[in-house]
Amino acid sequence: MLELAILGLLKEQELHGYELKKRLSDTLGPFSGASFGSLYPALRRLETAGAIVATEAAATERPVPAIPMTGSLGGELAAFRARKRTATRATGGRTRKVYRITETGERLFEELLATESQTSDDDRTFQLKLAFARHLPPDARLGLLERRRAHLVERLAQARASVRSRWDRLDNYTRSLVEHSRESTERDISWLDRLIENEKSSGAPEHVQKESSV
Amino acid sequence: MLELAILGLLKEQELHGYELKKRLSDTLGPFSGASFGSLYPALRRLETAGAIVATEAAATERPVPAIPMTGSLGGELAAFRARKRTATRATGGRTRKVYRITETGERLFEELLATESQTSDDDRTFQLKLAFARHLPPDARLGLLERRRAHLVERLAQARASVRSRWDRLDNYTRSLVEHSRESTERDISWLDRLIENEKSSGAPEHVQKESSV
DNA sequence: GTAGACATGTAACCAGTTACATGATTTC
DNA sequence: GAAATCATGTAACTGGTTACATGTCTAC
Repeated sequence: MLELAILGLLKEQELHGYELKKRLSDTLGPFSGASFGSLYPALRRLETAGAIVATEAAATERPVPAIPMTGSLGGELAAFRARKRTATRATGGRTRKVYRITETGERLFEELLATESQTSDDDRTFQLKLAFARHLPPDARLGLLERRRAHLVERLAQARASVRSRWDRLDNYTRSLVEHSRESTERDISWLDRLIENEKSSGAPEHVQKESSV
Repeated sequence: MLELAILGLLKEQELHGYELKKRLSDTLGPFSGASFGSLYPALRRLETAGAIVATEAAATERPVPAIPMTGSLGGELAAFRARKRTATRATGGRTRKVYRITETGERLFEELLATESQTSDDDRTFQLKLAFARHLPPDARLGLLERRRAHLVERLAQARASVRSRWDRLDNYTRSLVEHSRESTERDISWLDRLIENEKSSGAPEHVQKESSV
């Protein structure tokens, strides 16, 4: 799962571990918690698997992650200084290892993305996969959405069944919880319905959501 | 976490492992996935910790979950054989170990319930705790709700911040996902608000939800 | 006599966590 | 020279998972 996220990010841009961690933390929802302790081993696994290659950071080939020109004095000064010392190495710290995805990695990525993981923490997995859904061929994408929908419908049915039998024995907190969960799941389903419909109606998946209120 | 769930169920009624597993699977949401492979070791841990005690299933103290009596037990031979597995009728299977919560267990339960676990999978933990919230003193209960609310507000703020900076670089799938997540979180917050308000306004927490529409 | 529910348990594994160790570089 | 930030990495642990092993009892 972490592997998938890593490959997805590296697919867009080569990065070193530290930066990768930051991206994971504040871009992808399910990985706010990802830590170095899991990231570096994961990178190593991917490297030995031949999915990615590392190059010892040479400043010249540094992609420069689109620094927003704030126009602030400090920022520009820092940039100037950074350039100044950019002889062999770039900003800060120890030598970095910049990772790049390989052909093997691309294939692994697609495989992971298409795989039907029926692990219990499917929620996070789905979120992650949807975030990379643009890399999937349309039919696989549709499959992903529909499997997810089926999963939620199933969950709803089970919850309803198990609750029906003991509703009267539940305290108010549990009742409220159950009811709220049910509503959430129902909303998730109709959200998926919109996505699915949109997916079906257009070969070009522009403008995924029509609703954009609030 | 599993421990908490087990103690919570045993607090209400003594049960053996197999039954416990079933209850976990179809009563508590977050534990649909709980398996024997995790349950039995957990029971063992709790037992060695003195939080629960096991008694080899004796029929007399069995709560009997509505099983049709086959009535065929009678006679000395049958009684003799029965003695081996259980005093009278152990419906089905191998000898069971019925677990009962101890005083120590009760204390552990309360401690686990009150503990602020800041682990990353807080969602499930919260659900579980809320399901047992009736066992908490009112102030601790309020604390639980308010900590949860703060957590969600924080999450929302972070998401907003991280998205604002790169909204235009997100594809439609990710956008829809982000937007849907945001809405969900907002709904969760206002649900919590209702719970909190209710909690504050009444020492007796009857009728937790006013809304009960479909 | 065998299929299926009941019942308990172990072993190997997995994906992550925290805490720690190390070290370069910048900034005050 | 202390503190902060950047950067990589290891070790011990956690809380589960699946698959397997074993066994009893009921019903067909």
